[in-house]
Amino acid sequence: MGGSASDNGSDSFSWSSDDELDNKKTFDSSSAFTAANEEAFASTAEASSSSGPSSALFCHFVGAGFPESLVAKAMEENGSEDMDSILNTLLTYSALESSPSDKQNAENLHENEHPENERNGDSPQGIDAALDQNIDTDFCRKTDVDSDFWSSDYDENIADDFSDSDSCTGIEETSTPPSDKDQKFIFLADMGYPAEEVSIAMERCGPDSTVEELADFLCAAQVARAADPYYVDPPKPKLYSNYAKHKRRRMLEYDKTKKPRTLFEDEEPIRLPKQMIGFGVPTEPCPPVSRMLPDAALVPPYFYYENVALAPKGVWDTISRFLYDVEPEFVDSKYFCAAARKRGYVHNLPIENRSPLLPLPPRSIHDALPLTKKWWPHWDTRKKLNCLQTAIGSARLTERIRKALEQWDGDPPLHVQKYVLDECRKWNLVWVGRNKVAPLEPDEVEMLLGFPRNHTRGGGISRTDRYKSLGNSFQVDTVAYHLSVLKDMFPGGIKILSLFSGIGGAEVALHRLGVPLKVVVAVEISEVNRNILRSWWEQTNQKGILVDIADVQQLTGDRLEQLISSFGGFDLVIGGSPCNNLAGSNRVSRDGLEGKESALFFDYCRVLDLVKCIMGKKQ
DNA sequence: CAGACTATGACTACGGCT
DNA sequence: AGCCGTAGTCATAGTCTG
Repeated sequence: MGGSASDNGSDSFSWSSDDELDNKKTFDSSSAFTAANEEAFASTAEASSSSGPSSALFCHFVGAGFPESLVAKAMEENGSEDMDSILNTLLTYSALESSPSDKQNAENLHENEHPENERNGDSPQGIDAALDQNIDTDFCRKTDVDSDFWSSDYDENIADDFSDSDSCTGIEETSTPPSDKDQKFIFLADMGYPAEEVSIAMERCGPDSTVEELADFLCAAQVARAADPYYVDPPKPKLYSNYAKHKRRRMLEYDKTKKPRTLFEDEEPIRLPKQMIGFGVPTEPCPPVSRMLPDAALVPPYFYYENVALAPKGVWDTISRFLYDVEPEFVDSKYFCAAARKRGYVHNLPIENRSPLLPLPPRSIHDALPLTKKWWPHWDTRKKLNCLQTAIGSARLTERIRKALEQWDGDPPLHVQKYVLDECRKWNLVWVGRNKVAPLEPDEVEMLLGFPRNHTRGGGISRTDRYKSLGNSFQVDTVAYHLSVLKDMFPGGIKILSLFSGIGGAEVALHRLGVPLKVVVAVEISEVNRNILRSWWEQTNQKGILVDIADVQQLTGDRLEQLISSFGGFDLVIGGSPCNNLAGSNRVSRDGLEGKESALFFDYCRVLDLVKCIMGKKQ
């Protein structure tokens, strides 16, 4: 990193649009990745990874927070492929380092690598300073540990190590060995996390969760809360493994080499702009804008992240900090279509020479839904719809409105107008008859969001699910405007990793822009949505390869390495993580970024980091 | 049992006012 | 600055129904 920033700005770093893929077009382009293809795939990756020391393994350990020098040493001692032994060695080093009584031993171990730390060794700050030395500007260091890295196969080994530390913390040993769950609990408690939080984490993450996943959850939850200026910071963990220490540091302060960003000093929080036009929209006069991307963002691939703009306080600060301190671009889709959709986008795409999808979609209700014009009362002054959500107004409500209006021959009195208008705004009701309002039909929502008609129709999909899938989707014209800069960059086609792809808003946007979809790896939990995307893919006669993956947790380092190796990397990592726990409409579980679904944001970061790391190593 | 239907506020931001 | 009213928000859980 670093050096690729050019003088004139920011966004002109060079990207290799390699065509490696053309040489290995042995994949069935029209159908899903078959089992046979999967096998071929695996063997290809296996061959590549066995050709030398596992760079991914090195990356994983470094990403987990272990110093490069230690990882190299451990790999040298144990062989570059024996993950168990390497891990044990590293954990031993870490335990020595984090235990004050054994600190001297740890220093001795590190003496050769970090002689400059010798003088700092006697104070707690010395340990911090020593750890600080382990955080340099190498991007790979900042990579999250891969989730399968501590898979259940490794849990036993880790637990073995932990049982040693148990005795140090004074926890009574019993004749029966503690269960796996208890061991995890004890280890995390020993790291300093409050027992209550550990319990919650174990409940949320499930009984099969690994220690790494639990630590991830706890770190994320603490940081998300710490980002809330009104939140009182809980007692800090007394001890950290190297991994947790590093991870926490990253969460608190992503890049020490740049402008210092700590959560506890007076810093201007991200504020939503009054006019949500981001770096410009095609339909409004915009002052010329330029931006300087942080160095960490000037590394391939391009990334594009989206979520609701009106998230709880502090959420966008956290999102921005995790995405290399890139400033979010807040845009309301009301500048692109007839419905509002206030969203934040964090991306490292150029912002010059954008172009909108043509023809420009209708931007008023009357133009978008001309049949409503006949019935629209003059006192309903709405020109735009509010945000299209996942739920619709009830029939009972529209009936109440009809009855309220029928009592009056001419215009209803003001208080009735206000009642009706409030409900119409809240539920996006439109006029479909005399005194008759109704929620939008699914196909109208499709049109407003920029999808082809019937995009979500048929194939065993219920009407309720159509609303839900559409409500959770991109506004295609808005996203396409931002992605339009890719058109000239990838005339031969683009290779994208689409996380939380939903009904394929990103894919539809690129397709409508005329960017050939050479490779799409789409990760989407909902089978209904995967079917919608695949159906669209086949109907539009796509020539590229579509791989669908159900769960982002399946996107491990190994899997990513396979995919990157086979496809020659990704040009774009795009996705909007779940907003369930951020959206204002949620009255039940608006828990912020640590919420059950919205915490998947950290998986977006994890995957993006891994992609950057793996692609960086392969160059 | 899947799908349709319904009731269920809190949290922000902002403008006007004192 | 503080108060108050207005406005908007990629939703969830329980119930009903065929």
